[in-house]
Amino acid sequence: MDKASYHHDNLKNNLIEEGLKQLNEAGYENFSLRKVAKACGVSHTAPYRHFKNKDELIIAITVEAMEKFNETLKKAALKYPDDIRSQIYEMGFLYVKFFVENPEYLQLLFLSDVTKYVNEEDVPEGYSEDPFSTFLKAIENFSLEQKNILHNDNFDKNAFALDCWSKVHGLAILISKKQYPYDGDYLELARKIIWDEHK
Amino acid sequence: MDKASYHHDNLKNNLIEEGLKQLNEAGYENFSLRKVAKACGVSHTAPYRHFKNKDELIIAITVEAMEKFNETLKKAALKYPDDIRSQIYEMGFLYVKFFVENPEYLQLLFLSDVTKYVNEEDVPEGYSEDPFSTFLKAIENFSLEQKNILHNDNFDKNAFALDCWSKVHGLAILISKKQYPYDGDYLELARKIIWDEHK
DNA sequence: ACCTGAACACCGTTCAAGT
DNA sequence: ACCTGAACACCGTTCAAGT
Repeated sequence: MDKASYHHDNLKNNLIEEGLKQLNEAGYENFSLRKVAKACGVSHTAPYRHFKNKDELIIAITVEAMEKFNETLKKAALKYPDDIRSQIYEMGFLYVKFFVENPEYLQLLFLSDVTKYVNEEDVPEGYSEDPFSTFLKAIENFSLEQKNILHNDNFDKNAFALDCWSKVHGLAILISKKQYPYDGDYLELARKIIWDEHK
Repeated sequence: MDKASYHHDNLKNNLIEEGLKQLNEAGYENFSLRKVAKACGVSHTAPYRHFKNKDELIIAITVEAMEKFNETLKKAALKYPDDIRSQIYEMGFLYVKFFVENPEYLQLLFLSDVTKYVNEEDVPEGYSEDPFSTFLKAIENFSLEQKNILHNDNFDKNAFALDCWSKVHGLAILISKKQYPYDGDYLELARKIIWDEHK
């Protein structure tokens, strides 16, 4: 008997990869464990050898997506190594660009069950670094610099961080889901807004 | 035979009301047409007399939610009748407050199928005025005023509108879903950010 | 007109049984 | 150890039949 056909040693990774593919194609609402199993050439109960249930598979896929997103964000520092202000602006732009180019990740990263764990202790295994911490850390560095420049006692770090984050988060969602009616180049508009060239 | 028990003349509205209730309690992902029908004391096929399918019921519920949201936004003008700047800020704050207080509406208003129709021609029946137009119109009025004040040729109406909208949209989602780690009063923080008192 | 019940094709999940 | 197939309790949807 062919070992590969029966034993299927890498099934766990196969399920994650195939699952991500199906999420891209069919969307979150049509995602089915049975379909993923079938696409992997395996019975519909086989996934239960590797995941406790459907949610655990989705979480594993989300962890993958988180890593991709994180890698994207980290490119911002490489582009402007000596300019912390440009770093944070570029990171904001990459944040938006990522979800415009991968709209299916929106649901996955913001609405799946993994997001529930982000600020909790029982983070699932394999969940090391998350992109939101990367982004918040960058904002923190920037806000410290801003505070020195501004010499302003009203400056509120939390408000500043949430302000930055809300803006790119909102941009990412509104543009990615095409909820703002606009004929021009969305990404160009987003860049303008992030770099504050419009007022 | 009791007419009410069999004939159930107001079933359509009953289904919408009960559906909204179940969305609040069980959440979007656990929403089931059969459960709604059962709660209305009717067979699981009865809803098909009034709605083409499950999506159509969700759309009807969404239209209800849209109207509530719209009414909320309109209160901003009443609070500051003579100050267009405060009107738009207050509207932004109410936008955030609405979703912080009704988190289950997030999914409904931004992710259900109705949002697909918002910018299309085949808007479902009963879908009259939408809150996003209300918000955009207010921003438009404000941006015209800003343009006069600023005398700035760089001023970009689209960028300004999307900037405002993204910020409150992002705030609403990050806060409502508790994705920004913060110990204090979220709504107070949101108010500060919207009224630009933090930098 | 309005509602029902059986039926169908799908789900997620469990479990005894096979290799 | 790893996978399967039958079984169960749920779905959404269709349709002939009942009042």
